[in-house]
Amino acid sequence: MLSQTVEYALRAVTFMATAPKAAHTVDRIAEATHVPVAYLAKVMQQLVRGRIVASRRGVGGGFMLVKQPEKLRILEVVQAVDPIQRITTCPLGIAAHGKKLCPLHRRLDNALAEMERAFSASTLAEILTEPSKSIPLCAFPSVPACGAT
Amino acid sequence: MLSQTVEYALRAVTFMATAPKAAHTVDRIAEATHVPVAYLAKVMQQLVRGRIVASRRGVGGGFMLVKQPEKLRILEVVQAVDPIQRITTCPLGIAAHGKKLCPLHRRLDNALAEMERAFSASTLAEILTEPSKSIPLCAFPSVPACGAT
DNA sequence: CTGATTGAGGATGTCAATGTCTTATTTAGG
DNA sequence: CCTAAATAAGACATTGACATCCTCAATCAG
Repeated sequence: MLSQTVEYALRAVTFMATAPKAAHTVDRIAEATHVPVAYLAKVMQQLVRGRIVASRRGVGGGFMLVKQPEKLRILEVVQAVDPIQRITTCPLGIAAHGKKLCPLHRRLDNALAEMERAFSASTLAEILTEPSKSIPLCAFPSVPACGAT
Repeated sequence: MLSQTVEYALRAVTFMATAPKAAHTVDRIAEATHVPVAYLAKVMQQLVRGRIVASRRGVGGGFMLVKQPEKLRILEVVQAVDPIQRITTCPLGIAAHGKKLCPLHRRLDNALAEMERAFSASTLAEILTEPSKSIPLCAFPSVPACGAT
């Protein structure tokens, strides 16, 4: 239902939100979030193209959040990396109904709308500050591995 | 977001619900719903294994709904064909939190729960009887093609 | 029994998502 | 200017979703 890419992107962004002003290298993010580093590099490029993060090459470089965590919603990250495709026209043949979806597809689109709503309900800052027994991404930035090793 | 297989399965079941007591052949369903017949045959087998429809071979055979359309919910069809994978444990490393999801994954799982809720909200019968300008699946069973030809 | 009809199942092909690797390109600092 | 550090970009596997085709098995009419 949710792609790996979305999962990885959200882990990365959540990690970066713990130090919003700092530049984070791919290796550091990958280590902290347990994402294959080579693939994460691809995902980060998608986030750059989606204007979620900015990149800077060379020594001292890395990736930085473009927005404050208080302003960044889960939905924006999802849309940058694996957009939710809303149903706007009847998937069957010609759009003979114009903009009206049939009862079936209206319900499917409603479910997608619910997803969007759920994803836009929280900001990254809320995720990090929520009182909880479980720290986001298990334990970081102090502990690199979550129970591993 | 929603797989083709789910879309196809829902079209097929919706079509069958227009004549719940009849046996429908793959060819008839495929023609009415504009789904590739060879692939639809595979999807129908998944629906059989999921106890959504029953099959009968030979002359006069085909597929029949197991439940009344009034008792059959969209969610059941979805789960039979492409189950919604809820997040029950932290996808990162060891489940050091036990059953507690971190704030990030709790929100992702909440979004999935919203999907389930949306999909279980309607029965097939409600889809077919809903007053609407747009007939489900465009125009059937009378017209085989929706605007095509 | 025989043949036509219809679903079941396996083999195969295509393509996008996922994942790895290697080679540029940019940047800071000595 | 040169070098080490870091991302960018592309080529290259691998896997699963989507799709097709062919053969086998079951069922029914005659």
